[in-house]
Amino acid sequence: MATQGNGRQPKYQRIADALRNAIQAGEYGPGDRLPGENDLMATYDVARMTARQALGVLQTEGLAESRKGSGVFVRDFKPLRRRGIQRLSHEQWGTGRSIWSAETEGRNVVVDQIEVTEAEPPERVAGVLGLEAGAQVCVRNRRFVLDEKPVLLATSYLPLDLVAGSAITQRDTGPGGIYARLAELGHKPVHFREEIRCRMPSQDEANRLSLSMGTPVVLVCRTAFADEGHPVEFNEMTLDSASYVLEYDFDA
Amino acid sequence: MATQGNGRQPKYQRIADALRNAIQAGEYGPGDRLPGENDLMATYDVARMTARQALGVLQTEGLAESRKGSGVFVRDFKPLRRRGIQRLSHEQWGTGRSIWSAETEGRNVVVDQIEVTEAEPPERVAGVLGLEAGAQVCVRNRRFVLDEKPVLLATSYLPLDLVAGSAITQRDTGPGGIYARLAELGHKPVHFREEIRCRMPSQDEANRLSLSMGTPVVLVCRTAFADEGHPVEFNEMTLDSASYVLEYDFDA
DNA sequence: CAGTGGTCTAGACCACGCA
DNA sequence: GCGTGGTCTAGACCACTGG
Repeated sequence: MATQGNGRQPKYQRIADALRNAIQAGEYGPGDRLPGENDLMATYDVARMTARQALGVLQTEGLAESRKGSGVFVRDFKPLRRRGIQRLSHEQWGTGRSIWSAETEGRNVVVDQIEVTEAEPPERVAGVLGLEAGAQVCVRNRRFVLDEKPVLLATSYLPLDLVAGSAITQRDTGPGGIYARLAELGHKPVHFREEIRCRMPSQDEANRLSLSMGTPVVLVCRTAFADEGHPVEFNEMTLDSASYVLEYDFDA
Repeated sequence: MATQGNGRQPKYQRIADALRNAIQAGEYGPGDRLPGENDLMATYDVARMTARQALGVLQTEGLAESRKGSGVFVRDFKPLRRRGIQRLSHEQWGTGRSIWSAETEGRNVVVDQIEVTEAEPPERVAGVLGLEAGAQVCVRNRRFVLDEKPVLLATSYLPLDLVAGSAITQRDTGPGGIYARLAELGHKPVHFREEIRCRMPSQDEANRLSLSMGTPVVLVCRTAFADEGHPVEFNEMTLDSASYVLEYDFDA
């Protein structure tokens, strides 16, 4: 009496498919409530766990999110556009503007959970920055919250012998941010490399970004180089993939 | 007697945490078999479903993958490096080399499931390409398989009035690929825009890329522009996020 | 064939949200 | 307080893998 009684695929998949189609067909729009476990049990004549599994599929796919005590809802997707190349042009930070200002025009940005420490860097960071064993770095950790929603975690590593005593080691780095300060110190960033990965979040990342199930994160690892290819900053960012589209514009 | 008997968090989370820590500590390396459902039931004195949930967490996180009838195994992560900007320089396709050749040096690449059709494009594509209603496009659909593992799905859209009759409408586009042919037709691509998103795969994408649970996909949408900003190609790519690192190098 | 994960049932108690 | 999802148990049969 168990298992796939009728069709080929598992019951929970058939139910998930039906719901997915209904969503794609527009029967349920962003923010709408989907039929709950009890509805599905009745409609499809299955056990609670099977209905749960079906709803779980949609959450894992990132199409829906559950709210405890309330229901399962169709998710929305309205990302920020992050222009990878233009945003790092001199004109941005050279004039005291934040790199963020272009993409957050008229929205409520809060920088949160700022932590500035000095420590020995992890090995991969030391490697990228070309540091010798035992060298210290300034570690700047922070979270960006946009309209109440955390969207980005960032950790910057800067060689301490370059930045010690500057505003970079303070919580507030002043107008134009880190890059303006580096320029004043004679280490103006002239070249950048960004590496992009994507994976599911760790527990900690999911918490700090308030991610619902089925939301991957994008990792952007940026290395900033000063003249003659000296790396001066390594920045590891963790982005909520539902909040971002990355854009790179370049010539052939 | 049910629910979180001892600690604060759910049992399955505690079990998952223990396994995750063991993996991170190196007790289980890539490819190693994890304790199975039966082991966990005995070790932690829980029901089968609870052990399953714990293993499910690790799979959703992309740390482990299950093989039916065999066990649950620690996943590996050895991505390809895709240099977004250099790979599209003239030198690549201008000399008849494939854009792929740089990143697949000495490996076994197969292009698979090639489909070339002519059709009206989806609205978003027509918009990007600046086409009028009713205009047709050449649609090139294909899959790239690297060392037996499918890693990339790509769908290119090209305005049919630009490419009709050329090798672009054939399965084999000849040396240098689409871009070399476009150049011959007087529509040499000189500028590119790539947009990057990340989300969980659809059922179909998961199948075509043989993705295991908990593996997101990266979407790369590239628009190629000829002189004076005319868009000549829109290419939607779906990448296995476990197979790729994207890299963008640029000056300030 | 024995062991594995995959699916499923039919119960149960809990914490949370909202009216 | 009632309905929601979240967790859990103790069974069961299936399909697949591997020796």
